[in-house]
Amino acid sequence: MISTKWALLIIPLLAERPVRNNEFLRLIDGVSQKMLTQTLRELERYGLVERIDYRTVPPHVEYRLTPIGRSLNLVLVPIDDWAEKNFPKLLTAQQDFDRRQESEASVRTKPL
Amino acid sequence: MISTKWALLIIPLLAERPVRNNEFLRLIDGVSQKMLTQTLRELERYGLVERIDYRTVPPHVEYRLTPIGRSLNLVLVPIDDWAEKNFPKLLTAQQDFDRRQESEASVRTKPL
DNA sequence: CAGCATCCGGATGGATACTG
DNA sequence: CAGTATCCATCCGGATGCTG
Repeated sequence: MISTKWALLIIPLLAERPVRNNEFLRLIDGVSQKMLTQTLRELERYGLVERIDYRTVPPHVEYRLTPIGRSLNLVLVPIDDWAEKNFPKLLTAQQDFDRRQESEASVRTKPL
Repeated sequence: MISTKWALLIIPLLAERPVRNNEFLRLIDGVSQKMLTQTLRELERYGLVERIDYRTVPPHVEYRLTPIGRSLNLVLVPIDDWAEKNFPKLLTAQQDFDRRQESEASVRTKPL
């Protein structure tokens, strides 16, 4: 359920405050309208997010975390912290790994 | 990084003990050899998982968590707990949601 | 046993145009 | 503003066959 590209970005945002459709599009880099709606519907479906339509013109819709959604966010916070803390390590590990792969590739490519 | 279909299933398994390729295939329902290798390589790439090749015949390869991987698992445990605890709620929420969708659909379909 | 290479259908997701 | 609908290229991932 959270093993999806955008859910882990949406939920922490909603933990701060209610967010509107266009705000998401601005705040989450790279998400398309389609994927945003799809993910929000999914989260709504599981009762994690509540969609509030003020039925005004022009439309005003906001999304909030439900109590269950909030309880999920609580266990997600440590992951954010972990990610922030370990990001540099992950990056260098990745670069090292890729460098190793490259050198092996060149061995296979130029066996002379 | 963990927003991928199999990573969240692989890591907790490795937290228990080292696991071999075929064990994964047996223990993780639905994973294919291709996806398993792909995910393991990815985790290895970030330095979360270590691949140990005993260089025997027949081959014996095992995967372990690195210290960083272990620290990640630590923050993942609460998610597992959360999931187990809230699964019933999520399920009924989902069913309710789907039922609501259905009734709305029938309104749109037969407007007489 | 571990895992790579290839093929291939179906799902995914972006772009665009449109609606209330 | 908040979406839906459609089109369509891309990618994902399963199945199969093969290798050391």
